[in-house]
Formats: sequence, structure tokens, C-alpha cells
Amino acid sequence: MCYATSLTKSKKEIEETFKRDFAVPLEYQKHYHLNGFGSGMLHIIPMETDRIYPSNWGLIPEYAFEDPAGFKADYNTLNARSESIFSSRTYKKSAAESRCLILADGFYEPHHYKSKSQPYYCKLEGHKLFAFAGLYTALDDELYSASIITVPANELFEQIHNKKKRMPLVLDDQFLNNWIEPDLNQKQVEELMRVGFTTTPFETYPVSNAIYQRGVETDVPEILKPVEPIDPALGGGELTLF
DNA sequence: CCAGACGTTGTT
DNA sequence: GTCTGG
DNA sequence: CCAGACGTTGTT
DNA sequence: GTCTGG
Repeated sequence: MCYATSLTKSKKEIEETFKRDFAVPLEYQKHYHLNGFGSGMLHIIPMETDRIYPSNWGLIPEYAFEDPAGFKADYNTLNARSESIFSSRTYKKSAAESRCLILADGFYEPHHYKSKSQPYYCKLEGHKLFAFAGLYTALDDELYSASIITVPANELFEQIHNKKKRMPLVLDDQFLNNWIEPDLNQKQVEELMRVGFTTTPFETYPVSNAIYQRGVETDVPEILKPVEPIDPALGGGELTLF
């Protein structure tokens, strides 16, 4: 998936880590569980801006600017598959011209076991900030829309996200600036998507199924508390290296 | 040719 | 706006 | 795990 | 009978 993320750090820590300021500081809010189907904002660094901007989650292509709500109702663009961004009518323009860094410090993946599902919270060692590779369009001067790129799951994430076996493209720190360089050609972007996934170890553990329920306030610190795994083969809490 | 798609993977 | 499918 | 599919396509 | 999807 990657239909839910977290960004729990302070404005100051985010600005220091990514060495850029918030363009619209008042828009920033921490999120412990930001649901892609909700209305909470992502925070992104669009190409050639050098600042951090709020962004709706779910890229609205330019051809749909007349009716963004109608488009959202018909098409799910929370994620964009790396394999098809250059052939997709919806994503190709952004793939070539409008890539972004999507700031986060965690995300949620569903794990399936005996016809049940349990979400796993996934974060980097030390709960460090990181950036997803993303695509965007500019809705106006201060608001964007964006999608998180997904790639085939690696050895860790195919155990966790064991149904779809996909994972969001978490960029290694060394590639952050590369991803938003304006003059990359298709081959270079494709190479970054192939080799850009972070080598930093992940820590993953199961959390409450409450994040699947409607009408429950899940965007609270307690949502990050580990719970008992339903799958005995996948322990929780340990550092998983790969 | 023209109408219609254009997207991805979630749970109860 | 542009591509795909019927 | 268990239920359900298991297939291909131009028509009114 | 065996694979896929939920």
C-alpha cells in the first residue's frame, strides 16, 4: 500500500533535517496516522522550489483541474506504480517535469494472516525522518497534489505486505537531491527508482486495527504503540536488516 | 473513428 | 490533453 | 485459510 | 485439480 503515513516531528526538526523552510508554516501539523483517504495534508518539496509546501494526497492531473473532486471520486492516485509512470496518461508529465520529496517518518502496511489483516507501522532505525519519491501537480501557488511512488517489495516488505508485495519508494538520503533535479531524462529517473531505496534498516511492528475503523480518532500518539502480532512467524519490534 | 478512460490496493 | 479499446 | 474462479471479446 | 483473491 502506502495509504497511510506519519510525520510526527517538530517544524524545526524537519526544517533542519531537510535544510529548507516551510513556505506556509501555519499549515503544518504533526500526523501520527495520516490516512490517504482523509483530508490531511502531506508536506512536500517540489522540484525547483527549495521550500516545504502542503499538498493534497492524490495527484490531480492537469486535464482534471476543472473537476478535481470528480476525478478523485473515480480514480485512486494515492500511489503511482514506478513501472508505469512514464506510460501513464495521468503521470507521464509529472514523471518528467514534476517530481517531489514527500516528507515522513513512518508508514503503515497491511499484513495478512489467515484471512485477517493487521497493520504494521514501519519506520527507520531511530525513527529518523525520510522522504518518499513522489510526483506532483501545482493546484495553486501554495498548494499541490501528490502521489507516492511504489516499487516491488524487497525481502523485508514482501513478508510484511504479503498480499500485494509492494512498498513505497523511501529514498536513501544520498539520492534526495538527485530525485528533484530538473534535467533528468527518463532513463535516469528509472535508475533512481530501481536503486534509490534506502539502505538504512527498518523497524516494523504491528499496531492496532483501530486505524481501519471509521469514526475512531486514529491520528494520536497512542496509535504507534505496538500490539501482539497475529502472525507468529512475524515478530514485532525487532530491527529488520536487509 | 469516437467514446471513454486516465488508478491502486485498505481495513470492519 | 492524450491514449486505448471497442 | 477457504471460497471461488478457471475466459475472451467489437455491437446496438 | 489448482491457482487466485479476499
